[in-house]
Amino acid sequence: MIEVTLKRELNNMLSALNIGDVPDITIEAPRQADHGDYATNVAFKLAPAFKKSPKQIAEQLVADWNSNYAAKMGLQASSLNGFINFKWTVGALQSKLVHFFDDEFKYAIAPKKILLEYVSANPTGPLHIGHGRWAVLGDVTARLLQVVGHEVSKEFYINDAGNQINILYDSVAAAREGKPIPENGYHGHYIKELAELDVDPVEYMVEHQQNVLASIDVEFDQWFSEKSLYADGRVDRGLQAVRDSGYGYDADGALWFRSTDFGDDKDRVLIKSDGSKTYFAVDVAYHYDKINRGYDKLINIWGADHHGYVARVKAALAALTDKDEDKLSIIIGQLVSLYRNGEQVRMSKRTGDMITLEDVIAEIGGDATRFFLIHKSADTQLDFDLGVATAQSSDNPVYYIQYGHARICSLLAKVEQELSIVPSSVKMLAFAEEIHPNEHQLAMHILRLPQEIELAATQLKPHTIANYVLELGRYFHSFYESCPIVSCEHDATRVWRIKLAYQTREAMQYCLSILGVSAPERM
RNA sequence: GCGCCUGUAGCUCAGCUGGAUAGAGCAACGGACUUCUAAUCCGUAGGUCGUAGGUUCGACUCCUACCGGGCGCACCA
Repeated sequence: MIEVTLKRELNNMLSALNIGDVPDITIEAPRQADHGDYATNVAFKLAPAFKKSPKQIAEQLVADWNSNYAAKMGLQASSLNGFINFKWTVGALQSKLVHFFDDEFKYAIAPKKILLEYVSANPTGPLHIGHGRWAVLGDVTARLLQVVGHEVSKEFYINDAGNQINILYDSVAAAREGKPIPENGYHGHYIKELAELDVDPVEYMVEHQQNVLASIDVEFDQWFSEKSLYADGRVDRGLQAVRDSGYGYDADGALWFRSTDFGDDKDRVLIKSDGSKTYFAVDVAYHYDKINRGYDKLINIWGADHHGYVARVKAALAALTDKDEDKLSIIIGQLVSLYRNGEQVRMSKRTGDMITLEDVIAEIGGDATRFFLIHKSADTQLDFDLGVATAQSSDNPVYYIQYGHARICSLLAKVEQELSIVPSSVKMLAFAEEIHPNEHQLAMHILRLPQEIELAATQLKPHTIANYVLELGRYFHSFYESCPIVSCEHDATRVWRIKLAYQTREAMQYCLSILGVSAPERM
């Protein structure tokens, strides 16, 4: 990765100058593009120890870099306000870009076996848009983690035991017998539909959820049944593990877990005084089972309506793993509000029930559904406007990106047809002295891709990829408008631009496949 | 009352784990199609980063308090 190489060379230079390793050196994009392509804060970090201004230090380091390292790296240094900026020589930038996808990216990440659990909706009703968000969040996160080298197992936990399930059975049974649905039962329109089918309601709902998720390419490696934990005694083994850990105790006729030892607000009941188990008890057993399956890392994605549950489950994991606080990460996805042309919608016109994920997919399509649900940080509540998502216009970011991709495809096809140049294998004729600012901007953005991916993966922030590819599209469209290709009369420039367009498409496809959004060749 | 998330342009949001003059899109206004897809591009305008303190050479970013929004606080699942 270029940023890593640059940092290494910078450290080489510092040790050659008898300055030890400086921690916290950052290599980042300068705020303004005309400052350079990379910037470092190293002079600020050295200033206190050397009792000199960052400006002075930066100037000295720049001089040393330019005489000893600049030519080798193809990066010319300059300093401004204490920052050291590096700028590609045009030839080096072109050469780097042209060979950028020759080898697979190498990420400085130790591969792990990861279990990613997400959605895990109760099979007592249809999926809603929030489930869609956890689904896309989980699916993209999984793809991202796989791309950087982890082994990821995707799991859906089916809550097919317990009270809610009984209530579902009771509700459907009542509907089948023509009796009124119990007060505390499920009243949605889907209950009537279930009643008319000769099916097991739970099995049917699970299958239905699977189909809806599969329709937007959200697939799982395991569908883990809660019931199966009871069937072969794993619930009891999990509870025994809590007792063995020393964090279980009996009081008031119940079995408690001392979660307050791990920062929870209060201790939690595992076995109630009537002898039945709490939902939490089963969840502890489930997570105990996950540990025993030999994963290095567990990640759960939950909706914000479950965040009150985080502390106790993390506490249980800590108790069962000898205080390994990092074993489990829980990502909380904030809730989604649906709008249509600025007005909030809650009900489906078709059924009169809540708008389901299936409704949304049917209305706006899989690509738009995935993109809209992934392109904002999971930490913020999402306002999802169905009107915008359907609009086939510039305010729709999905079409904007896909249009960019289609444009490249048709452009490259034209190049091949009219100029008899094969974009995938054409060789550069010469490196240039100067390139158009839009070419530079686009090329730089592509070179930043691996770092973007690594950051998104390590910080578990998949939405940054959506923003990256959106910006990539923007830079491409600008380049496209300002830099003619087919009609370009300068051969070397033309070949370079063909290469640039080709590499842009590579980068787009790389990102879109992580996002699970299609890359159409024609629109 | 306590906990988690959140407050950035009229609207929806970025802001790369403390760096340079805070950025996009939409909406508004003005331009560009006989020329590689105008589902596009170029330009103008738009800001006390909720408020007040603090830490720092440097704060949208970290800390404290307060204000506003969302969600959650069961021997329910």
